[in-house]
Amino acid sequence: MYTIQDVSEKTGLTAHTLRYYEKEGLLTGVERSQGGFRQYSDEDLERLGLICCLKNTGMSLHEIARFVALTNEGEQTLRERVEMLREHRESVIARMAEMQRYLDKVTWKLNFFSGKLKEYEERKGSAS
Amino acid sequence: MYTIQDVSEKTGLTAHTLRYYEKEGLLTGVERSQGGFRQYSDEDLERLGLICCLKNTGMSLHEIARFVALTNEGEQTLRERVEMLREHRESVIARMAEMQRYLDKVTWKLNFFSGKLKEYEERKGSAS
DNA sequence: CTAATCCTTAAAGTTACCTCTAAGTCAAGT
DNA sequence: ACTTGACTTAGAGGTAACTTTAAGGATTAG
Repeated sequence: MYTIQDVSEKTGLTAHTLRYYEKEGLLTGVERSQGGFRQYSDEDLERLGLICCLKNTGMSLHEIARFVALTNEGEQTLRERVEMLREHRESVIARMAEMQRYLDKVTWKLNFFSGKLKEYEERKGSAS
Repeated sequence: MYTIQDVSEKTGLTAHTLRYYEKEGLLTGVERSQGGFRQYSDEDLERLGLICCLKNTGMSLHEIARFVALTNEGEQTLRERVEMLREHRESVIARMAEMQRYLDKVTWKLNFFSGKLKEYEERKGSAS
């Protein structure tokens, strides 16, 4: 069992953010102590791992909340969840391919400017 | 020479956004007709291409504006600009690698849920 | 000539994702 | 016991990158 601070340190999310995620329906059903303190289990951490994973690949919190809600409805939503993940995966792959094309252009520009810089410095060097 | 609408269609940015970018110092020095209408040249389009490229790889408009300002200062800022591009390129590469790791996890989860789905459907199929 | 397009400023609104504050109470670890 | 950390609600504040609105006037292409 972990306190909110433990989880904050493990994940890099602030305690504020963790409560916020809970409020938004991202990480649901976290246990509480008698006093009302959140007690995160390893299973919670794993679920949070998937949440972060989806978030970091660009899924909106809203969509993640939808995925979580489906999960909470049980087995009969498996098909829909698989479909969501599949689509998300495709979109990530597409985005990465696009990114690669942009990166190639940045690289090209960088080389271009590097060439100009070299030329400029030689010009300056020989002039001194 | 292109009107703002032409450029909007070519780039997918709205005319509003183009004016906004100009105001923010991203695309500077666009020619005007006697009447004050913007007249974009091919060179403007090329500069805009680089701007979009940087933006689409995650550089903030603020940083792009800084890059553009340096460009406008001329050759003596070449070193700094090359440095900016180099750093940006590194960060994009790092982000893509991170993304790939997250994507692998999504793929893993997808396979896991696919398996569960298959099992579930067989169970349901045999029960009917 | 006329319809469609463009110009301006200034500011308010939007979406996403937090981030922080306040005020007051309560719990846990040493 | 005491200090540190956790709890609540509710709402304000913040940033990035737009997006829209309004109002009125000027320009341009056919």
